[in-house]
Amino acid sequence: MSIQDQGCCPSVLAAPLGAEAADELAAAFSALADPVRLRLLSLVAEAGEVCSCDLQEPLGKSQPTVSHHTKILAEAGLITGEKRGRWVWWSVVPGRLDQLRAALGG
Amino acid sequence: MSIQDQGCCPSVLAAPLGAEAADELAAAFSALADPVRLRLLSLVAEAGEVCSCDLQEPLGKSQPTVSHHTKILAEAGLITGEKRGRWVWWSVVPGRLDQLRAALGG
DNA sequence: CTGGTAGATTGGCGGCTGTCGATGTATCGA
DNA sequence: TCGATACATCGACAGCCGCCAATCTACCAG
Repeated sequence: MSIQDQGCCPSVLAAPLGAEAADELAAAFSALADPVRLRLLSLVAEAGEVCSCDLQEPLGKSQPTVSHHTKILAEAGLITGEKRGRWVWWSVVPGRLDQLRAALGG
Repeated sequence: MSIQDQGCCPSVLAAPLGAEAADELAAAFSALADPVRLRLLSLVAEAGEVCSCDLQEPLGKSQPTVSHHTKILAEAGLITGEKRGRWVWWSVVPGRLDQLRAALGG
């Protein structure tokens, strides 16, 4: 309805969607626009916590590729990594997916 | 193209997400992974029905570019176009966005 | 200190994507 | 029939993306 809505909850159903909000949403959806990242996200979501070494095999990708995808998901705010010793433990960021769900009209 | 032969509701939160479902979802999110398409979608959603000619100016893109984006959104099942005379009227496909929302953990 | 392991970074390759000008196709008014 | 309009398609360009081998950094065990 009004321009103010874009401050809080930019929604695809509220026009005109500001260029700024559109850029940010597009960046978030770009992180989800890859089958490997979606499967990676599902693995992290189900396990609660996973280290990168346990992602490599189920994804069937090389170590640099897995690292590349975890980085993109982390930069999109979808997962977060905590380093413990030699391992990085990944977990989903609570609320971030809900945020994107809301942008689709929830 | 069978969209959801995957049973009911492939979700990012249910691992392991099948390769097939991951491809399908990634394709859908790819359609949303562009700021121009998000703004286009918001314009269609608010207006209920818009012809391509009325999208060109608010988007600030050329006619071929607008046509390109409407095609991608249509192929993703997000909008549908009906030709009336010289014009094509676009409207959002009801339920498709809800389907994607559900995939994010609704 | 040395060797081994987890993960990030770099560099390069092939393919995909957004963009627009030019052109093709369908429709309508005169 | 002729010209104008709305839209799709084509061709080409620049930029981005996914991928892996090689390399670098950080950490731990002995």
